[in-house]
Amino acid sequence: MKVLTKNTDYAIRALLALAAEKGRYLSAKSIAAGQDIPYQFLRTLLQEMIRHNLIVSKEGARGGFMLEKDPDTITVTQLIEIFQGKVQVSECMFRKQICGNRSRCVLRHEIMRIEQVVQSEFEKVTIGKLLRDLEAANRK
Amino acid sequence: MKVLTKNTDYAIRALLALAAEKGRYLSAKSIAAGQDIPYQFLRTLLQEMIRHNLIVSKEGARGGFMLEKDPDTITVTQLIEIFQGKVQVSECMFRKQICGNRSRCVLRHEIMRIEQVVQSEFEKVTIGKLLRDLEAANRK
DNA sequence: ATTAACTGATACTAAATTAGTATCAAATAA
DNA sequence: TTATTTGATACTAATTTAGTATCAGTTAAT
Repeated sequence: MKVLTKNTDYAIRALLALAAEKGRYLSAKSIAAGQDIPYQFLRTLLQEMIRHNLIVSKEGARGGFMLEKDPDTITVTQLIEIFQGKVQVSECMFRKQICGNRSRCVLRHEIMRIEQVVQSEFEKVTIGKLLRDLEAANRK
Repeated sequence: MKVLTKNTDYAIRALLALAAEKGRYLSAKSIAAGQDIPYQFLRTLLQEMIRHNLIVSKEGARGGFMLEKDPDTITVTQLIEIFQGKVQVSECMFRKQICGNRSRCVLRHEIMRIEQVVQSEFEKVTIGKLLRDLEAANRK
């Protein structure tokens, strides 16, 4: 069971790189090289993040990408939602045969509880937090 | 993001059906019909569960499957591991470029923490618990 | 002005995983 | 002896994930 797919993983790493270079434009090329992410793949991820207003870009020579939002407001939950869709335990758990009556389906209840836990755990992890942890580790 | 795939989902439902008919052999056919699971698919899942000693079978006419273990000892975590592999947040998060040094990788730390939380939440959910919840709901 | 270094947009392919089907042999109850 | 059932295994289809390619347009530097 894989919780983070490559695109979410790459997106997090790209955002960390951008957060570390706050205020400067970083090219896709340099991010790809620095983080060891396939260049063209990264480009599609960056565009997706622009669409979600996480980053901005500047075209042309010396262009690149820059973090738009406060790193502390970007959560892993958000990134998972963007690249892997909303967290959902199982659609089919809720169906007739087991639930009998959808409205009183106990599995649904159990499952939504876990879903909440998972989501709130990932919400605690922001790009800002990761960056600080990373810097702290590097200082050692 | 899908946490439970169909096979895990189906397996849980099949186990609930078996747990509800404790001590009797239930045929794959009847489970499939009752739980609305594709018959041949279910058969492969049942065989997998036999291999993991969750259930036993009896061949021939009037044969079928029966729960082997105490329903309270079968956790959703176990089923996820069987049908979706061990919970792992991301393999690649741990790599050189971000971690610098694998042993002090902060992301790894953060991620393993979440992994633990996810796993322990799913461990709380046993077939026994689900069955009791289900029966309680049905009595209403 | 021209060129090199960039992003925007989008379409495409490949690989892996998930979901589901099919077949035939062997066992057992009636 | 036959219908019903599992054991074993191989196969196909659909979907998702991962990655590539292309070309147009923008900008900085020369």
